[in-house]
This record gives sequence, C-alpha cells and structure tokens, in this order.
Amino acid sequence: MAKDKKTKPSKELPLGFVDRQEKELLIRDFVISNIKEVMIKYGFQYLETPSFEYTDSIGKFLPDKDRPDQGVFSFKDEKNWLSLRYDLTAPLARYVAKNYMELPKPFKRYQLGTVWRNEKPGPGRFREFLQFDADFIGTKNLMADAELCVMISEILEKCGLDKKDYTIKWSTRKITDALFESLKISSSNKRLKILRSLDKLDRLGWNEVKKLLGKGRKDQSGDFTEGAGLSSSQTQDIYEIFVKKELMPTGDKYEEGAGKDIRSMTNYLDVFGFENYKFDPSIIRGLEYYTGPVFEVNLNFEVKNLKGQAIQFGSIGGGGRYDNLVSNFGNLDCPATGISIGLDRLVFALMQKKDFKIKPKRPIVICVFDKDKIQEYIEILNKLRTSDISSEIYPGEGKLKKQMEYANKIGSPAVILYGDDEIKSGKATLKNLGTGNEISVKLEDLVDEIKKII
RNA sequence: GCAGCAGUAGCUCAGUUGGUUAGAGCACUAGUUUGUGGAACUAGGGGUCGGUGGUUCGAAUCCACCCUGCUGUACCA
Repeated sequence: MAKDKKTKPSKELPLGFVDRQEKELLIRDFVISNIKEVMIKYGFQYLETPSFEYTDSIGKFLPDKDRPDQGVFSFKDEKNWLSLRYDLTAPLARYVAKNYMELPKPFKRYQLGTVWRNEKPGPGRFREFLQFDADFIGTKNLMADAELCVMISEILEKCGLDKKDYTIKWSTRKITDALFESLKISSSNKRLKILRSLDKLDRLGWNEVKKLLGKGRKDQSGDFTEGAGLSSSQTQDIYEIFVKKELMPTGDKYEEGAGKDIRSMTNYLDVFGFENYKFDPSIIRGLEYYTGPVFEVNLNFEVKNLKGQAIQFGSIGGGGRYDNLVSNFGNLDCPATGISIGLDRLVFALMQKKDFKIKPKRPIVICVFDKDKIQEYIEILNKLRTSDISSEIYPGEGKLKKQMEYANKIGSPAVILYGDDEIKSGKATLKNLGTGNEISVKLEDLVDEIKKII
C-alpha cells in the first residue's frame, strides 16, 4: 500500500457542486410532476435543448453589455468554442430563430434542464442547478404575462404552499423608461446602475439605496460599492415614485407605455380571478433585456441554512417580457415573455416549510441463512416482486446480525427469516422492523401479511 | 471580485504561555450472542493538525503567502 497521499484522487467536490440525496430528489420529482401537470393543463409544449451551445449563441447575442460572455464554462472542440448553457432563455431564442418557419405563432413551450454558471456560489446557490422555464414566443398580448403569474402560483400551491407563503410582485420596465426620460438620463451605464440600485430596495431599504444612487455605499463587512452619482433632486424624484409610490412619471411617454401596461396587466390579473399579486414599482430585475412587465416570486417564510442560521433567501424565480431578444438571431420581429424558477432552491425551501409525506420505498429484506438454499429465497423474492413489493435478498455476506443491521440501516419495513426451522415447518418468520414483532406465516400468505406492514 | 470569520479523524469539536508517540463523542469494523436490528459493554482501524515556505533545539500552536468553507456585498442570464 502506497502511503503517498498526493497520488490519491480528491474526494472533495469542485467548488459550487453538490451531491443530492434521495430525500431531496424525491421532493424534486414531486415538484416536477406538479409542473408537468400544470404545463399540460395550460397548453405548453415540452422542449429539450442540448447542454452545450456555441459560445456565440449564448454569449455575444445577449444584449447585456456589461458581461457579454463571462461566467460560463467553455471549451474548444476541433473548430469552435462551446459553452454549457447558463439559462434556458438564450437557447430558446436560438431554437426559435432556427425553427421559426415551422413553429406555431405564438409558440408556448416549457423546459426543465440543468444550467451551469461559472461564478462564486452563495448560500443556497450552486454552479450547477435545475431550472424550469415557461415562455410565450410571438405575442405582444399581456394576457400572456398575466397568465404566467397565474400559472406559477398554481404550481406553487400544488406543491403545498399556502397563499400567505408567497407573493408575486410585478412592475413594468416602462416606468423606469419614463423616469429616465423625465430625469434626462441617457447614459446606458448610468441607467443600468440605477436599475440595479432600485432592485435592492426590498432587501436594503431606502436609506441604503439612496447611497447607491448617490455617491456609494459601504456594507457591513466594510466593502464599498460605487454609486450612480445622481443629484439630490433626482434622488428625491425617485423616492416619490419608488418608495412613497404616490408620484408617477408624467407625460405622454408614461401614459402610452407604463400606464397602458399597468392598466392592461391589472385588468387581466383581475379577470383571471388572481389576487395573490402585488404591484411594486421597485421590482426591476437587474437584467438589461427586459422591455415590459417584469415579475418576481418571493417566499414569505424564513429559510435556514444547514447550520440553522436564517439566511437572505431572495426570490425563487421571476421573469418578464423580452421583446427584442429573439431578433438578435435574425431579422425576426418576435416579442416574447417568460418565467423561470430555480427548482433546487424551491425544493430547499419546501423541505423546511412542510414535512412532505414522501418517504423512500425501502425493500423487504430476505435474510440468507444458507447459500445452498438460495433457490428457496429466490422463489420468495419472485413471489413478492410479482406482487410489486419492493424486496431483495440480502446482497452482502455475513451473519444474521449483520443482515439485520443492514435492514435497519436502509429503513426496511420488515425482514423475512427462512432458515432450517422455518423450512421444516413450511412457514417463514416475518419480522416487522418498526415494532419488532415476529409472526410465523405460511409462504402463500406472505404477500398479504407484508401488505399489512407497508 | 471585495470584505469579515473559520479550517485538527467520515461528522461535531477539545488541545493549557511552542515541549515526548495529537485526544473525546458520534460514526465505522470485529467481538460479547456461529438464528435477530434500533440499547449496553470490550477491542480495533482511521490524522504528515487545509497546503507551501519561514522563525525555532523543537510548531496543531508564532509569521507570510496560497487553497477551501461560511456569512455579507457585488454580479446574477
């Protein structure tokens, strides 16, 4: 045995990647099955696109000028740069552009898929995670935007959340469009900074956001963030609109844009009979490519990390209207709106919210006394499996004690003992591992007795 | 990326002002019981004390740098 530790492979995981165990996966499966049911009910098509795309397709075509293609995992094959997708929206835009002629208009699709981000992970955020997306492609009708909110809420409630557990907040980018016009701010860099500052209102509060709009802000750890450099009168206008929520930007531009969006969305949401929403002008969603209504799904209960500390959980999903994204792939006038949810984060929160009665099905364990009697055991096994009872013959080697310990550890509901004594009498011993009771059962009655236990 | 805190066995941690061969609990393996788990007892395996370099007769302990984790912040498609 070589003792050189450096030659051994590491058992640690790469930064930001995690193993996921059965308990979490079963809840995730439950969430996914709810999503699929709702998607079918709402008339969305199921789509899958590959994990890799050409880097160009998901990088350069994104109109987020700040970071064109950072944060993705990439490699070069013989000819081209490929990247793992970092969301499902960019691949969708690529797919729509590629298949535009054949697709129905509007095109409604949903997608479940793993996405990867090459950046430093935070609490509850990893570099690999599962995302759910639903989008309407090719319609300007805001009924689509409203329906996305209704639909997402149906999914959440199917998963066991109450109305008080979550809120869908929404706004429209046309408010800030009008604001920038009235404040005469044309620099896109400055606009982006203001958008990002306002996006933090709910988390930091006005006093901190005020600093971000002005000279800058120092956080608890002493880190300094440079501000947008607005004047105090400009900041005051923003305060009236986004905090006091009394004044709205005025003028024709506002009436035609934001005013229309707000009246239309509110009307549709009301007609759908949907009430669990809140209009909040401070919902921005930092991204540059949104053009109209934007929405965000927030949880209203406390979420703790593995050490039991309450953490800033943030939203579990959101979306909005992006009328210009698809056109990046060609001269297609293609409005679109969509929503996405981080499933792993939702599952993480759900695990704390509710004790799901989702337990893994563990097998009945048939103990092995004598390897020469293996035919007898396989006969019992076949009988159980024919009746769809999860079961196995003890797969290891060793004494009965070891077999019992194994059965206990995996959470088996019961073991079957069939040694010399039982074989003589033709009756197996069935031991209930929950109660510790043992009963003697004729082989033909085994299935019925087991069904009483499981 | 920036900042604060932390890193000793698989896990949770102890380890005195630097001093022989680095400890405990849980977990693991074997036995007490060659046909009985979840309890108890006994024994055992498992660590170059996150890494590298330095100070020193001597470093888990002091210093520097790096890596990793947590929390906040930035960014978030």
